[in-house]
Amino acid sequence: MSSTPLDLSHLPPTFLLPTRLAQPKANEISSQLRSCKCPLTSNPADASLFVGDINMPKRCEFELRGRGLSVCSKMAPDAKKVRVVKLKWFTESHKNSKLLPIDEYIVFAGYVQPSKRPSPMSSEQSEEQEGALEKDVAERQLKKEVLRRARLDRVRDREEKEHDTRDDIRKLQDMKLLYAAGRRRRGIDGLVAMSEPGSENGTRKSTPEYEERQGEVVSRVRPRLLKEMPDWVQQHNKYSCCRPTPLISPNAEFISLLDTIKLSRTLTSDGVGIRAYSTKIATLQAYPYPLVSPSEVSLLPGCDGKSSALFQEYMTSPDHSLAVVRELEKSPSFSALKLFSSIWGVGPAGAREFFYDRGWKTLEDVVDHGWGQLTRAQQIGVKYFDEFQSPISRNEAREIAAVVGKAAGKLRAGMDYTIVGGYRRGKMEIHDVDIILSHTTHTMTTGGVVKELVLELEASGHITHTLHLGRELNNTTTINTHSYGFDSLEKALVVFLAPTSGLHRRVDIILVPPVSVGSALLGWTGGTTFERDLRLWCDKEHGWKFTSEGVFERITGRRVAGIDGTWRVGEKMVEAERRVMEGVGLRWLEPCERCTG
DNA sequence: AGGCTTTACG
DNA sequence: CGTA
DNA sequence: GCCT
Repeated sequence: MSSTPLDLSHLPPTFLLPTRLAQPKANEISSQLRSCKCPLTSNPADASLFVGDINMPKRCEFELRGRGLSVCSKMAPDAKKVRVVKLKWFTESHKNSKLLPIDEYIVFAGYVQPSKRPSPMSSEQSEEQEGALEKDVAERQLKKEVLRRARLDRVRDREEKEHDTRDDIRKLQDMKLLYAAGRRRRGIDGLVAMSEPGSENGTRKSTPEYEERQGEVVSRVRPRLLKEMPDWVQQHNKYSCCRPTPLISPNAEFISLLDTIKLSRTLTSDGVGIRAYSTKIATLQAYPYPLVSPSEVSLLPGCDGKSSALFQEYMTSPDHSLAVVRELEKSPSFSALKLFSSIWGVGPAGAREFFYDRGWKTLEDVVDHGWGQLTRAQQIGVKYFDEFQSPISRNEAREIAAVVGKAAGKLRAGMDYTIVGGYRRGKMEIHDVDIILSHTTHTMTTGGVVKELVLELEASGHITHTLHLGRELNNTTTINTHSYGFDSLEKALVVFLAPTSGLHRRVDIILVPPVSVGSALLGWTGGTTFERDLRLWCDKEHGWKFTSEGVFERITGRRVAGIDGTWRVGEKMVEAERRVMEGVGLRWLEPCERCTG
């Protein structure tokens, strides 16, 4: 195996970090290092190079501090430079008997103050640490906390569930009935299902229901008449905020193909393409009948030549697919960009950089070759990649929100919350939990409540990371005369350790003053295209600016008189939302009717 | 031909 | 740039 | 890519 043994005698004093190594393994590596003439030391204070099975700079700091070294990233007068290299550097080098470039395996570089007192664990560890010890403490606290609150939580949970059943589920079932009615008109699904059994030769030149004529497939069922279509089709109203858009669609299969195309536009940062596909997807999602013909598609707002051509291809292709989508799905670049951009903190530009500039193809590549260059948020995104991908059930969302709500209630009596986002739209699985907190008394929402809340939940072990803490609400801001600026709502983006599943979850906590509750609910429930069109509608129809803080006149910047989204005592938050929606001239749409994607 | 939601914060 |  |  060792043809030309490695020579590590040129290394500075080196310390082997035993982290994550079983004792026999540690001994084995230690002896291998020695046989390569590596100047090993048993005293970390003497070392300036550390070898360890560690991939995260933060973790390096923690390990070094745990050995009595006060680490900092900045150069100091008589500080000693230290580096931590991945164990992989040595094991790979040793395996191949060839010294790999150490610089590519450095996971941490910093400076160490000559320590006065080698305390085994400095008590001052401000940043979050990933150490096993701290984790134990956190978990123990967590268990205690969970037990202590179990009873109260059940009460709130039951309330939430009742609410869930009453509003969301009932509504969803109504939608299903609507579609059952629509399906009776027989769309493409029924037709093709009928034509398939028996047509062995595959080349489906003609079926009882379709025939090809001058390059256009024509349905033999009576085409749906315009006057039989929803009013928003007849009026060619393109605003998705003006019509109900349910979660389920009879055209889901076709929509999902368009979704893939939209994703490809997103990954190339093609703003126009994104816009176009978002619009047509929202339209199709709102259309309650199974599409039958391309000409039917082109009647829909936001759908024209391209849309109907795609539908034609979809409809006539033997397996109901699209060539562009097939190409995308077998494309290595598409797969890689899709993977990378699904990391929290990595967008299209970052994904392209990873793939095209750095040549990475897998998450492994990112961890092994680029960890040190990731932003803090991206490191968290990678670290919890699997957990953030795994879907959050409605129960788990309620459970998380209950913990947050309870803690908020302890800080400010009377604080209440609503889960918004995909949860509120009725999705069965979501990828983060958005929580709006508010109080009917304005002053109860000011003074840095979110920061307090986050500290509290960190202390209880529920929040493990804080990705963003928005600035606190200005309690001098006058409610009626000033435009509130913009996204002035106080919010926190955190990583939350969910009690039951034990998984790390992305949670957004938004603190809203009562005057903004209506608009905040409307603004944070989504979906994305609904929000886009809502803003467009307010602007084009009234010259108003819609924000989560309220509705303002573009010219004066003042709150629009007559739209009162204030949450009042004795009222449900949703009533404030209803006033805003109707105030801007839109008919009320339930949250589960805003599933525009 | 020009427009397409919005913008502070890290 | 990426996020809400 | 679709609308005005």
